[in-house]
Amino acid sequence: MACRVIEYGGAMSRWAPDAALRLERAAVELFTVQGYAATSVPQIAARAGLTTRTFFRHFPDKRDVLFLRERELPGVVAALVAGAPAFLSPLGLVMHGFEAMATGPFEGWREDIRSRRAIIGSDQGLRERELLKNVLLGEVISEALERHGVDGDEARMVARYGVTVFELALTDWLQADGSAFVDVLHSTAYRMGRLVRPARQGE
Amino acid sequence: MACRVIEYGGAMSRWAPDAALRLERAAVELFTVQGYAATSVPQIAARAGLTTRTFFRHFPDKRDVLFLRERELPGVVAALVAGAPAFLSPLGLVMHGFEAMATGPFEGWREDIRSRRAIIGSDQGLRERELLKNVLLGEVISEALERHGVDGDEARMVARYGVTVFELALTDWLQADGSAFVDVLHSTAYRMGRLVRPARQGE
DNA sequence: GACCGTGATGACACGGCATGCCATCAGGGT
DNA sequence: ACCCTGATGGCATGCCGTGTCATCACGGTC
Repeated sequence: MACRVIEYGGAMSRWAPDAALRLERAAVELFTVQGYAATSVPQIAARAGLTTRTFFRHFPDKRDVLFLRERELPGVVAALVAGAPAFLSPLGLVMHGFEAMATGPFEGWREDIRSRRAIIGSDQGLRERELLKNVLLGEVISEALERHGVDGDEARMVARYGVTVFELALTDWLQADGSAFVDVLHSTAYRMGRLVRPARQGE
Repeated sequence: MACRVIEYGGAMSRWAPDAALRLERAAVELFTVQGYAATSVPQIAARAGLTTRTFFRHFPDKRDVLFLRERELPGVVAALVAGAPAFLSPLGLVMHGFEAMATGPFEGWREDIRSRRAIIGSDQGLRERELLKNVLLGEVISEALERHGVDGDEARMVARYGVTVFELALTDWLQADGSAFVDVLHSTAYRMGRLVRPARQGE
C-alpha cells in the first residue's frame, strides 16, 4: 500500500515516518549489490539513517526484513476465504480466496516479488523463513475454513494443498512471460488436481 | 542403524567413535530438560566430552543436531521410488516409496520421533529447519520421478504433494494410538485425495 | 622399532547476531 | 509549564558460527 519513494542521503533524522519501510529498502539494495551474507545489520541501519537497535525493534531478525510486504497477506487471504460463497467445496473456498487476491494488486508487484525471490533463493536461511511464512499462511486459512464449518483435519489438508498450489503457481508466474497470475493459478490448480486424482490403474 | 547406547561420564576422551551420535544424544537430553533456547552449544559439547569447535564440524549449526537421524532419509526414499514398478502413475511411484519405508523400520522409531518433534515444536527456528528438510526431500523425490520419465513440472507437483501427505500422516500417526504408520499413510492419502479431487459442484 | 601421512580434535581469536537496560528526545494532552 | 507516551540512541552482554593453527591418534612403510 504505502509504497512511496524514500530518500536516504538527506537530513533523515529520527522521527521520520516509515522507518520499517526505509530499512527494508536499504536492505534490499544492499543485498542485491553485495549479497545477503555479506551485508551486516549495522550496515543496513546506517543506510536507513537508523541504528542497529532500532532495526531489531522493527524486525525480529535479519531475515524478516525481506518479508515486510507480506505481513498483511495472511489476514487478507483469510478474510477473502471467510467471505467466499458458502456453497463452495473446501478446496473451492481456498481457491476463491487466492483467486480474489490474484485478480487484485498482484500484477503490479511482479518485479518486486521477483527481485526478493532472487535474494531469498541465494540463502538457505531465507528459504527456510519463506517456507515458514507459507505454513503460517496455511494455518490461518485452515482456521478460516473451520469457521466455514469444515472439519479440522480436512481444513488442514485443504489449506496445505492450496498453499502448495499457490507456491508453485507463483514460481511459474515469475518465470513465464506476460501471463496473468490468475491464469497461471488456474492452470497449476488444474494440472495438479489431475495428477493427484487417484489413478485408475495401480495405487 | 548404529543405535547402541553411549555413556558419557566415563573416560570418554577423543577418538571415541560416534562423536556425532554422542553430541546428538547429549543435545536431546539437555533440550528436553531445560529447553532448546536455554541450552548452549558449549554445554552440549561438554556433555558429550567434546569441544564447541568439534560440534560445528559435525553439524552446520545448532539446529541441525536434531536431524541427524534423518540424514539418510532422502537417499532411502529416492532409492525406493527409483525401484518402484514402472507401470505406476507418478503419484503411485511416490506413494510406493513412502509405503515401502513405512513398512520398514519406522514402527520402532515412534518414541524417538515423538520426543524430537516435541522439541522442534517448541522453537520457530527448528520448525523452519524441519520444513526445509521436507522440501529437500521433495526435490530428491522429484529427481527420482524424472528418472522414471515423468515430466519436470509434474514431478515437482507430485513430489510436493507426496511430501505433504507424508508430513500430515506422520503427525496423525504420532497422535493416534497404536495404528501402524502404513495404515495412517494410506488413510491420509485417501482422504486428502478425495478432498482435492475437483468437486462436482463449484470450482 | 622409527618414520611419516592422514584425519579428527583442541585451542584461540574474531566478527556478526540478538537482546536487555536505561537515557534521550519529540509530540500531544492537561 | 507540566507530564505522559512512544520511538529512538547508546551501551553492555551472551551466544552463534568460522578461520586458523597446533596437537594427537592411528595406520602404513621402511
